Amino acid sequence: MGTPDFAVPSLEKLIEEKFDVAAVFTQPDKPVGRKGVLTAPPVKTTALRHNIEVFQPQSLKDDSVYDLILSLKPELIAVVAYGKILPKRILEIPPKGCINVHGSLLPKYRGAAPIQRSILNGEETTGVTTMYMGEGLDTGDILLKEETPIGENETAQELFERLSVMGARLLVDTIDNLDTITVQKQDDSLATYAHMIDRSLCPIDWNKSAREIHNKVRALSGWPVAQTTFNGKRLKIHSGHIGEKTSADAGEIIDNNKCIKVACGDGMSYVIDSLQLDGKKRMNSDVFLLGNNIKIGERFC
RNA sequence: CGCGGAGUGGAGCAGUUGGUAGCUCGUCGGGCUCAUAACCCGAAGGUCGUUGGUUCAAGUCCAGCCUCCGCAA
Repeated sequence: MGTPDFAVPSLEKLIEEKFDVAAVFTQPDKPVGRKGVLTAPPVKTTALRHNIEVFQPQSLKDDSVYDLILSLKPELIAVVAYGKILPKRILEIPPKGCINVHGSLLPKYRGAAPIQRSILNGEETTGVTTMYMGEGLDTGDILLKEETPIGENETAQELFERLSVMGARLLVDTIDNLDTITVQKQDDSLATYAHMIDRSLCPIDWNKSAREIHNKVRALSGWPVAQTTFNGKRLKIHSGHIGEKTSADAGEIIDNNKCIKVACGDGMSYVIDSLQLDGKKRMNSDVFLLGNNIKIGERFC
């Protein structure tokens, strides 16, 4: 069971390692984009490509879904970013249990957006965890963990991709060694919760430190993307890096030669590498500067 | 028919009240220099998304279509 890109490597790995995947459960197709085209989630596309039967129940609470899963006689259920809560009676179906892959080092960053939240908070390391699923949200007993450092300029998108591959490996590793792994209870006192990411986090406050701004840009990369305002238009900041010291006021542009440097609140500058003006395509800042006359001293807000 | 922005030489943009298409960068040639992503000189390259209409004349006005992007879902 899984839905987004993050879950795809796990599914592919299971198939590759010759596990007998009886069926795939994923979220129903959803309307996407301006025209609301009904789009299949990545996991569905992947499953169909391997001729695996796909189910997309609206809810897992119905008896029909319960009966369906029961009839599949799963030995084990692997869940990666499915996006739905599994009722207790379904969790109890597979004799070897339900195993979940989570994009953080539990018990830290339980919940919906562990990867973005880790970056947003400036964490230097993160990882993936496999665990048995219990009734609580990401509170089950831990099976395996793998740690990895977060790169100085690594974006959420990049980290997503890395962790999804790590997670796939760890999942297979976990299943292969299920009998010998000693489970470990989570220490609830160390638990933190990674709340959902939404657009309200987008605006950049240039009075913040360059580090905090950098964390925000990285954490929101891909979606919903950090943004600022320039000449009354929305300006998305896709990527950048921390610059050097400056004495200019926060939000002021201090360099426009092949790059855009903005002063931040802590006396450091932030160098914008890739950005996107409202209604335009994403582009690197040197390209952006070819056609947009930005002067030193102008400011973002 | 949810709202809005945009499609102009390889890239990013400008193009005023309709009258032979410009800027920055890149490319090619030449020069300067120990040297250069720096500087100087020169050149190539555009049926202005598409179709039709108005007009003596349309990138510039009107209508339809296609594509891209942001917001909202």
